[in-house]
Amino acid sequence: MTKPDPGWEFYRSFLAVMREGSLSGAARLLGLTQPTVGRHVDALEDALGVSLFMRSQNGLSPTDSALSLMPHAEAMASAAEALQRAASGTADEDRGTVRLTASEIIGTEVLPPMLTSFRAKHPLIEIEMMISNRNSDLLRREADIAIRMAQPTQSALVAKKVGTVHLGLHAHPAYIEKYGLPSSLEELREHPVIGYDRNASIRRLNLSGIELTRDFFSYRCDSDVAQYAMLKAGYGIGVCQYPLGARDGLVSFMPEAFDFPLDIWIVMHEDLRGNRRMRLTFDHLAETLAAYAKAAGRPARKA
Amino acid sequence: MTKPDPGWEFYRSFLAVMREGSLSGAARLLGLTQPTVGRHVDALEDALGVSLFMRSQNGLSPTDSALSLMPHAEAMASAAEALQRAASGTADEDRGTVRLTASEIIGTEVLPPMLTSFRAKHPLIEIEMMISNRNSDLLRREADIAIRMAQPTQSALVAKKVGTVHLGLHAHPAYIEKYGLPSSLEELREHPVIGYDRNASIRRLNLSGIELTRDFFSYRCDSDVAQYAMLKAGYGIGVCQYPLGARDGLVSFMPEAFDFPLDIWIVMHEDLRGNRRMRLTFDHLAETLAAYAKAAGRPARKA
DNA sequence: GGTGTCCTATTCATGTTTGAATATGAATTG
DNA sequence: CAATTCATATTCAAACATGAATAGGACACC
Repeated sequence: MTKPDPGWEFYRSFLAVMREGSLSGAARLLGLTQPTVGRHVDALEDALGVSLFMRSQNGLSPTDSALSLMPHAEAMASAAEALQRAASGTADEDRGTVRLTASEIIGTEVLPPMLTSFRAKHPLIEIEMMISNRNSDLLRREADIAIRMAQPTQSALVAKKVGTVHLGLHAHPAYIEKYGLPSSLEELREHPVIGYDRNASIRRLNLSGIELTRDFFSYRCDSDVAQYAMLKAGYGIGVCQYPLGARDGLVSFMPEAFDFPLDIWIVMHEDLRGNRRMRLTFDHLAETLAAYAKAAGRPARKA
Repeated sequence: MTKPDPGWEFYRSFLAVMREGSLSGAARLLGLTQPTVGRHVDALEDALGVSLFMRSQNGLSPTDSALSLMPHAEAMASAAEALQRAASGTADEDRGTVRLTASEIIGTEVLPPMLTSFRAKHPLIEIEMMISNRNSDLLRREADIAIRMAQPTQSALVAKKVGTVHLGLHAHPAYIEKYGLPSSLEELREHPVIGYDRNASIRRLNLSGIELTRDFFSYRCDSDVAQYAMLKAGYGIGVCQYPLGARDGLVSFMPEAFDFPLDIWIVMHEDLRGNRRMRLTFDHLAETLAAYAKAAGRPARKA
């Protein structure tokens, strides 16, 4: 009660120790020395009146209390990083850092050319990219702008739907040449299908009429890019976004049997609305992603 | 780029200066001295490479940059406070601080007896109460548990619906004795009606068939408790929760003409789920609020 | 079983940060 | 118009936090 608030530096040291598992590691991370970090932890324990770590020879192991404080310390760190990004250019310049988050496929296959053209227009804006599917990233300020495939439900976020992209069955021409294509969902079972391992996304992709479980797939992996790489390698049949398949010369088929629409949303924290480089990035992505979705946004008739 | 990260202490001083508007004020707030805070601000400006304040004789005025950094600094402060609360008792004790947020009416009229009985059971748990209607409070970690009248849309929150309370037309017996009661919505216009001034809540409360605008009310105030006080003073006719009106001896009428249901939700940040005192508070409020809602939850037939 | 590596804890000289005191300017007030 | 009360900026000695060095324990590897 009467104890003074712990200094915020202590929280930073605490977080570093939690992340590294040792005073020495934390010291390396922070550019301090081990005695200093040790003193910070001691002081924090004293100020909070809680024991945070069990000291041992091979590091510090966190107590339950420490574990429960961890998310708050991480929230502070995210906010500190967001503040630094916000300060990386003044609000009205097209200069500074913007941190994005997007899913694997969007981040690795779709965004790169868009960001390249953006950089040509605004060479002083630097981009940070975080691959993640978690929707809470923006609220934790782990990124400035997110590309998501679902409408964000949070208020305090600026969200814009830029279009709809459809998922469909695809295969590589080399595969088709060798093994042919199924003409029905029944026949699909005869082919090697690329899909998820333990990912919850399975449930979302329900083939009309077919119970979709792990053992339906003969190549199982939770990474979307890895799946897509298998698809491009001609391993078998898989699902991908039409514009992507079209771009990479894949052949789509049976659009009437399987079609899964995904809305593309761009989301930004409302605190950043007044910021010029955020706006620029937001608008550029909105524009180019809309073009991407429109390019071959509806199931093509092929094969 | 090559500059080291600014120390988190600097952010704290920055925030204090933003809040107080002067180095001296910030120093008082932080228990430091004016030269120290001044140096912190200088160091932060240097580390971020951004000018934050225009120095003047009667304080510091923030630049646009400083204004844009403010929300992030506040997020850090909220997280720091949440961390301190979390550390105010260990995770498995029924001791420590819990911070609540609720609407005016719930916070002033409904919760007090519930919190009193809670304290009797758990005398070592301290309560902080924040009156607010903003729904983003939990995400900004400005409170641990919120009582809200709408389902929270955010993931990352643990939410429980505890019941439904109905709003209905009420008046004080003294008023009725003097002026009688309307028997139709038409007649209601002849009476002094207590309602909102500029609050957006007006739109939500739409009387069936009656266009509800400011000038429908003859006493206009955006504070719910102030409205309720007028109601209890016999000024006129107003809307309140049935359990509340019943408790305070108000008379409800025309339940068929006006009925507005409100769901009561208890919401908690998921980071706090493992914490015993949070759970205890959550459960106690869930239980007593459910009883409250049930008490006279449906429009009573009276008058 | 010696050797190298990882860790924490302790000591002490050093360098940084701090606050008390003070100068100074600008409003406000009697 | 002098007195008071705000505010920032500057100076300097004292308090403080820091890092280098060191000791000592646990563990893995050869």
